[in-house]
Amino acid sequence: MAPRSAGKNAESSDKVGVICRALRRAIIEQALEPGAKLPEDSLGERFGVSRTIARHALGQLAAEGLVELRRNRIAVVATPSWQEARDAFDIRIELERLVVRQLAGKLTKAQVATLNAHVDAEDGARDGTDAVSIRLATEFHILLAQMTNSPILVRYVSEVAYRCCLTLSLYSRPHSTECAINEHRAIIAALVKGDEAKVMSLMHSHLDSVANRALVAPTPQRGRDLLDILAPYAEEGESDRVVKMPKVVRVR
Amino acid sequence: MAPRSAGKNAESSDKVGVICRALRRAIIEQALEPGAKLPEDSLGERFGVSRTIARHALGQLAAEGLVELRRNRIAVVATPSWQEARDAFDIRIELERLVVRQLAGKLTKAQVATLNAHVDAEDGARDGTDAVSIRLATEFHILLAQMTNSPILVRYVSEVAYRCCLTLSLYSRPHSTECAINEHRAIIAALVKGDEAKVMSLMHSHLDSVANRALVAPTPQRGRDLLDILAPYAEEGESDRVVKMPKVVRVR
DNA sequence: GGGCGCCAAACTGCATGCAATTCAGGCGCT
DNA sequence: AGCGCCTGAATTGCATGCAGTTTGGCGCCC
Repeated sequence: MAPRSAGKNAESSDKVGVICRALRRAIIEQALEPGAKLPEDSLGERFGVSRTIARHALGQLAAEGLVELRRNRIAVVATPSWQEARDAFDIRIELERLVVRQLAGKLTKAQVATLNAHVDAEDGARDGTDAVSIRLATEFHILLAQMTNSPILVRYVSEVAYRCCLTLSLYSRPHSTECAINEHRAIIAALVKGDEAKVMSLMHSHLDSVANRALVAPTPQRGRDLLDILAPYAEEGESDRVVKMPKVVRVR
Repeated sequence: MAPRSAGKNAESSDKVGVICRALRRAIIEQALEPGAKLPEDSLGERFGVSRTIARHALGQLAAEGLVELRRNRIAVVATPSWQEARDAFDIRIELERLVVRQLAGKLTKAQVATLNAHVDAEDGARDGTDAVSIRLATEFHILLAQMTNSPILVRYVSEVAYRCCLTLSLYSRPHSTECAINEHRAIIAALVKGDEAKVMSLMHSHLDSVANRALVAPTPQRGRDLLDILAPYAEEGESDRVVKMPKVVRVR
């Protein structure tokens, strides 16, 4: 078996886990945009399994809030409302404050090295695609959570961080991840120094600024219902301006 | 339909949702103790569905951490370690502080009435079984979370509260829910008064005391591995003292 | 008598098949 | 042309069947 991180949680089974991880990654890298359709058949075919398994994977992802499941309808990548996004960030802030509080001054040398290596990787990926930067930034936070050795905390932080990613792809502008990297470095430094209060406030403001960079206005760019998307076009009734429904990305 | 919180999340489908709710309730009322076996067949038969559905339900519950799924083995009700229990309570405190912070001074009259009614119900159930008291106490917290209108927060608070219930059935002594009721009343009062700081500290100490009442010692009564259970018997090698393995509760 | 190994029963892992529902596009009507 | 109905294709909901794994109990051997 490959040295998968496996974990001992639900999606460990095997095939289901593989599909979950793949989809999760595709979603947070925005290869699958919110609203993208995820038919069981295509998924199953793509991963070489039956619908049963694909279905199960979709169920798991739905439980994490990454996928929306409507009865008798094709599953789609979740499209959080602006309010839900805000809520997610609020929760995330509390959870991650808990993480760094537990971690302050308790990191081993190896852990610090791992963290630094990760931030270096983030740095290196700066001229790659946005998608990768976002994923790496998110994974930094998950990495931190893992160091608490609290499976529950890891799970919640991961989930909520993924959700925030989803949000980012909906409501944020072209993006600027640069400052985030410096903030990550600052957090590591404060953790090493063991200044609990400092690191908590750093994490708080870090996440707060990420949220604010993302959730600038309650009027999304591509967000929510297509009513919003079409609003700007509502005045100019040019018929050839009508966009052909982009036939959202199929998974196969 | 009962005024269930239903929500728009995963287990809405129907049958799967029914099974999830039933099992969840059975678990938190300790009708199913940690470690109890949950064979797909029996579940399916009991609820009049096929294994496919039962399986799916188990998957959902596993994602919530109430059920443990091991490959090729019968699913069992989760048995959180003492450390996991501690972690769960830590997370719960943060989340619920968030809840009451959002709620302070913002409750409608109707909501206050609902809360009071619930606490009255708790009061009325004091001479019922412990199981019911525990469930009601937990539901009070979930009720609060629901009033935030944040589905994500509701989900997380519910999950972690259920987990804590599970813990209680493992590590706590015969129990005393009495004081909890008064603390609930105090929280409502502070919420109405709108004293944010006060209500947050009340909630904090409330949960803290619940946790401490439950997680007294790192040496559980019936908890964890049976190694711990058998430790006291290790010295007296009386053969007729050997307890017949209690053949954990089957679901049918 | 106690421990070890084997075998049948129990159970899970997964695919497939069928019924029910939704979806898309074409046809007729206005 | 525009609008709505209607029908077939696509898709989900669910049960069942088969293969592989685990379980636990019986008999055998020590």
